[in-house]
Amino acid sequence: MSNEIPKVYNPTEVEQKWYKFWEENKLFTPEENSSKKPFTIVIPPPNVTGNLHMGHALDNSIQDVLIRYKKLKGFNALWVPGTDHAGIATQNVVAKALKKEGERKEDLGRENFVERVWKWKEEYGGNITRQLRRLGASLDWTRERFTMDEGLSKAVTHEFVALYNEGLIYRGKRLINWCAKCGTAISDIEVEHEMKKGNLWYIKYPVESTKVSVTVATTRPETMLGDTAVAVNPKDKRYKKLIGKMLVLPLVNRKIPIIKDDFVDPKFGTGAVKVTPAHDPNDFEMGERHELPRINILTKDAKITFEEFADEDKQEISEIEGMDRFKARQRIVELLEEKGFLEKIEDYETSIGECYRCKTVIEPYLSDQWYVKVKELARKAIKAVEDGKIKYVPNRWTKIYINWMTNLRDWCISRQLWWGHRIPVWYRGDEIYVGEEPPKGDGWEQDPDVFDTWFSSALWPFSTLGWPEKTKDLQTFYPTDVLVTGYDIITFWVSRMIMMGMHFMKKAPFHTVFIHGLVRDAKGKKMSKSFGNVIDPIEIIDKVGADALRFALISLITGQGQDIKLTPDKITEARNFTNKIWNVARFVLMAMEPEAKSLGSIDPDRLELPDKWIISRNQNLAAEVDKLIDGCDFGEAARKIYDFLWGDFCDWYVEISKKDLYSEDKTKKEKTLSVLLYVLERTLRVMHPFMPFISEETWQILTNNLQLTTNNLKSIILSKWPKVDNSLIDEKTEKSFNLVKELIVKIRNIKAEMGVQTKDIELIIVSPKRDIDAGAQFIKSLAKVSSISVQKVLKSKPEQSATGVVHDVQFFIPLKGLVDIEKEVERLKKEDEKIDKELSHLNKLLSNKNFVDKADPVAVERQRSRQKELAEKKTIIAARIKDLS
RNA sequence: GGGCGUGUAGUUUAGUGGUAGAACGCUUCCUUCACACGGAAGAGGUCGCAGGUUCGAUCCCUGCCGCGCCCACCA
Repeated sequence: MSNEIPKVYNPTEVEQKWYKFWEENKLFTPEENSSKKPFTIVIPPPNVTGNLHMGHALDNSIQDVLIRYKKLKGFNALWVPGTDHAGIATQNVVAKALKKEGERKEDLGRENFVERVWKWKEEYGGNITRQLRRLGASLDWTRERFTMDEGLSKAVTHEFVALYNEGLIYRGKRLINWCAKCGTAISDIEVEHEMKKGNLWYIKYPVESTKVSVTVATTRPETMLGDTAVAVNPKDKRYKKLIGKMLVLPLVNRKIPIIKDDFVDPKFGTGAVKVTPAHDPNDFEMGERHELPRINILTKDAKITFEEFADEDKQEISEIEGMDRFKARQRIVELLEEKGFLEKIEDYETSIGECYRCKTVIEPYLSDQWYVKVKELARKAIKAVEDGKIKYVPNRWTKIYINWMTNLRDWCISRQLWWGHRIPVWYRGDEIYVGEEPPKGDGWEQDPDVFDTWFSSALWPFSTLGWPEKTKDLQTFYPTDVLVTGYDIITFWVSRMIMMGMHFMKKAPFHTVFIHGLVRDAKGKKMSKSFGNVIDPIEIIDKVGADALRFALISLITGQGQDIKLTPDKITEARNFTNKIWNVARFVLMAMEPEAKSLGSIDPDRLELPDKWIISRNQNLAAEVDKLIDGCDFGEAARKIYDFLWGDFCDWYVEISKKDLYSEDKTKKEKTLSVLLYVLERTLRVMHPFMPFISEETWQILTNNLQLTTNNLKSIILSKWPKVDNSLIDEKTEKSFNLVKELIVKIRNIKAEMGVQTKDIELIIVSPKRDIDAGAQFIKSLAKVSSISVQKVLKSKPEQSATGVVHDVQFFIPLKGLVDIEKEVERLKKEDEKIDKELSHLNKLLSNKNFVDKADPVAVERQRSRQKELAEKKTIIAARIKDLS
């Protein structure tokens, strides 16, 4: 049978087979009425129209590790899947697609358009969930949710109405961030600021009925059309006399006052600021303080409008009306220059706000919007973290979170979109109705706006479990346990979940927030379509399998949550690792054939040094990985598994085992085989959360061969995390075997340096203090020597030989005619030099009274024994050099 | 302007108060019956710079320099 198993692991078939098996047998669905402790994670819902990118791959791999691990540890684990309707993003995607077909959403009308989005969702919404399956994510698909589901929509409506009734929601006409391309308001945090090169234009505003003028500096000259004042600092002597005087706004000829306000920095520009209350947040506030009129100059698609202008103000500039904002800027500057109002232009770098979705420059824009009062909500959300009810991992995010939450401003939750949860507010004349059900009676019209997507995602940890109904799931699985996400959406999402969770559920939605880094390209750049540096996870899965991708990503996670630079090298390394796993399983399987199909458990009495060593190492592995996952140190856990499987198990134990496996001694063969099997099987279970497919496949093959098959459903998912038997962890054994390892390496080293290839070597080992008989036979096979004689005291000094010293053990490799004595002396002298260097350092250290008295006694002892060892080593080498020369 | 992170072999990086580990690449050898997506051996590091704490610092503290990120209403 083993001959049929290919040498190179082929993940594609294996992965499809097992995912289907798991899902069909509902292995991802928690037990009902279970007495087991629940463990819950809700997936950060990807956009329903989205595709799996590397960020998702990392994020969900981590969550899958946790869920599979907890399941093995005996928890009733639930991982809730779902997708987000993603208001702006989805609406834009569909509108774009329509455009390609020559249709415009405005022509379709709201109802038809929304219907088209639903259709789109039906068609492509399965994309991302299919891709999550390819990743191996053990999501309970029987509980899949969508933020626009009936239940979740009800939850959002309930949320709004409840907050409204508590007085935590209000409507106000304020300056919001307007994206002209998306045609909607967006919240403060949806604006991305970037420093861009621009200009500072200096414009002269003539003082009424005089020949003097006041010069103002601006980065957005077109906004002068909406100026209703010029402000100066009250203490600014230059302008003291002018305060209260009127200016004539160039081109427009509107009369505007010079006002005083502390906001103005006399040192910046000319110390005089044009005030445009309808188009700048600071000016808006100044406008409020001085009761200035607010004149809007832009339409919703960012074209100049004179709608709010007095007739006489339009005359000189009629050509500007209807012009795009940037064109208008250009033209206005030209006009100002022509008419002598432009004093100068300077280069100036300034931060420009852009829409995080479409990168369009944001306009501060005056409009009616719904807001959530966040102060009280934020206070509770901060307290939850300060009280330790929620812990950020790594901890540094705690400070950042608190700092951000402390300075939070009210949250604008209405969006001028068609795709989303419609705001449950109706108007009839001056009447307003807010309720979960539409009002009775005629003439009511619903608010046309929808909610910010994050207003619904804020409820995700409990709305997915049935809230506001008191469902069994909600009782069982809320609060959830760990939230796993990248730091880019702490503000958008995590903080809002905490606010709403604390407010509505009175309980933190999760006790731990694990924040990981972002996946970047080889140069550390963000992966994005426009850079062309995107690595598609599905393509990688097609090529090397989900296990390799998952392992590559997870093993790159660091304790501090650094961003991850993903390179093809790393993926290849992980691919090679899966192949290694595959082959070592093949090796064990082949060794089991044909007769050894009924292996019992290991017999402690028959174990030899390497057996005890690998078993001890394996116990340590299970214990360490256990601890590391619990501490959210997933990267270190993965690396530990790699080192054990490859470094300890394959490189050493498997190599050593070959001697027994190919020997005639049946007892020995069975003993070694049972150890191989014991260690491998346990390792597969430790590995399973990280690499679910290959662990299941190999585990199934191995256990099938043991003929343990019962009629019951069998899967590694249903097995248990390996029990750690502390009596099998043996430091002494590990030390003894390490000596053997070091001796083998040293012998190989000398052989390689001497250019010796023959195996016909009669090795002499001199070990005055330690008994290394237990290891001698392994040295023989792995270092490739024909015989070994172990002596307590050297009987006769071999002349033609190379010498090695490991700790206090000396060995001779007699090689008549092969060893060049001069060369050997030189080699030994070099080693001696090295020892001298270290010894002098140690001598200095140990003769230092301060060190001996103050340092940790354990550390002192360690240095002492090292010193002793080196001294002995030096004696041996010196004696040998003397002998030879 | 404030805050955070980071600077370790040619490259990508772990990590620790007691003279540094890995992977890739490189050199030499091995097509030995698990694996050439492999095995063996090796070269390669004053752990950004300058101070301080300490018996001792790559690790702790301070400053500086470089890189990255987040937050902030300066026209």
